[in-house]
Amino acid sequence: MTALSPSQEDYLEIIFGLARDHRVARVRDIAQAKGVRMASVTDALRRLAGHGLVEYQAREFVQLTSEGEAQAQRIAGRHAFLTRFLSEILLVDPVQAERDACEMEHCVSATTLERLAAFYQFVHTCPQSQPALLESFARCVDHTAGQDGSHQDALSCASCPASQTHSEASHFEPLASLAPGRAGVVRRIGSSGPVRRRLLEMGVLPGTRIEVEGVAPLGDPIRVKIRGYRLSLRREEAAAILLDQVETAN
Amino acid sequence: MTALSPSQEDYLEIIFGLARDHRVARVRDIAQAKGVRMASVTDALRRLAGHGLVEYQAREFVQLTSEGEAQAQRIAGRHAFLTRFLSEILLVDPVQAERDACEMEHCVSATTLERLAAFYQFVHTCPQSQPALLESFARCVDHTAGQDGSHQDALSCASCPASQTHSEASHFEPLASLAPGRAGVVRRIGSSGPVRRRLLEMGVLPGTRIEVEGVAPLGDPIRVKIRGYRLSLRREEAAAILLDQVETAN
DNA sequence: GAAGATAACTAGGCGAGCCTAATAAAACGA
DNA sequence: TCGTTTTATTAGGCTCGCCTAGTTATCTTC
Repeated sequence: MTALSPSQEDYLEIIFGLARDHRVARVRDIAQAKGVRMASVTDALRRLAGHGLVEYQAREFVQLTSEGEAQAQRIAGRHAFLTRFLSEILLVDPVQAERDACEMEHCVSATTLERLAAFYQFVHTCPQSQPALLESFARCVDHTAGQDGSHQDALSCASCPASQTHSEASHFEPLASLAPGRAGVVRRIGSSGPVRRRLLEMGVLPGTRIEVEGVAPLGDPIRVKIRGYRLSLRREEAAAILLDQVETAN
Repeated sequence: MTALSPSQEDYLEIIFGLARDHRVARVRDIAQAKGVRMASVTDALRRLAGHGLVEYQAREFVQLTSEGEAQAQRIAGRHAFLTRFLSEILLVDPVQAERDACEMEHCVSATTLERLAAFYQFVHTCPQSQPALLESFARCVDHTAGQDGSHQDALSCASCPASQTHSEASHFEPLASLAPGRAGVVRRIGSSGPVRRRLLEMGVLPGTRIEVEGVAPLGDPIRVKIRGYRLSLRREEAAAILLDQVETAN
């Protein structure tokens, strides 16, 4: 029994949903839901039938076998749960959450899914952490969700009560203030909009070790090394990268 | 510029890593890292060259173009971050975290990644929630990580201080005690081992609405409906499913 | 019940991504 | 230097998953 491909899992899920809502799953509807031509659906059904997941004969009703139904249910469950997790916990907007869940459902392992479920449940179950946690995270992110397409600062955490009361931020040192040869671990990106976006895209993510290699005379292009890769940062960018565990590089 | 396929992204990432560690990337090593034959690597390099991501001529050194390097760095960053997230926050074991990150890096959208980064950072930044949060979650899960292969109860949260001090658990009603026609939302699965596992596999995940359709005379097979799908649960299983928002089904 | 519309299938093609087997080029060892 | 081993490429084949174009079956409607 080979593992199902993402595409096949999608077909199963779609057939499952259609069978539930419309009693039967028509080739045309499957094609529409999957965004492919009907000919492709015919192909796919034949393959699925080969795996014993659907009952299929040309021009007959498509029906999931019990094995197929179990698989479909499993996938639909993952899908629904991931959507919830993304939108309720991470506050990703519903449309995007839906899209992402649709991809992630095919690749998250059972154990990771289990941990996510545990975490979701933990957040909803522990009265102590729950309100504090979700609310303050929501405040962080809310204030992020710019109406325009550009992503605002999800990381400045300006309205996070905790990071204001305790001014622990003083532990963090901006990359820009490091002398060549020193290194640290990225903890926050204290910036917003395009700068932040560019940094994330370059792989400058929290938890990554970064090392200053050299600083140009006027302090503007700063050469850093991250994950063995050399990067040139502008001063503005380097100032936004807040490090802790600052050390002297070997 | 077409989006890269997962496989191509993997190649880029591997080449990037090899070039960093060994100065050059040999076909043999790429093949070994990807777990494919050398002939497949040759194919892939040609395709990547076609996309302008590597400099490739037969029997010459493989080198990433600057575009290729940027992409590789982006992917490696995702990979490293997801690994951290899974292992540090969700406490997935490192080997599994590594494997999952390797899949997820290809499918998580930029915005979801950003939220994950924000969350990671939030947890590490807010002194108020941080110790309480991570520690109590860790306690929940720790106690889960049975040495044997079987997954123990990550959800019972037995040692979560909060759920003990406030006995809020009384809000939750076990599915087993619901009369036919009633419904609720799964909040916890208060069980462990195979039962829990089986429930998760059937798609009974936190946040899902579940409805009791019928109960057999002796109360043993309980027929429920979940996401439009009918399921037969044993009493033991139904007792483990804790619901809130109990309502009368329409 | 014949005409036209809709739905579904067949045939054939294409690229990605893998494979095996055979061959060519490089590197190495005596 | 010459043979052997290692490394890489070519040639050719396979499946998956998609496509278009053409055909057939089914449904509708008068």
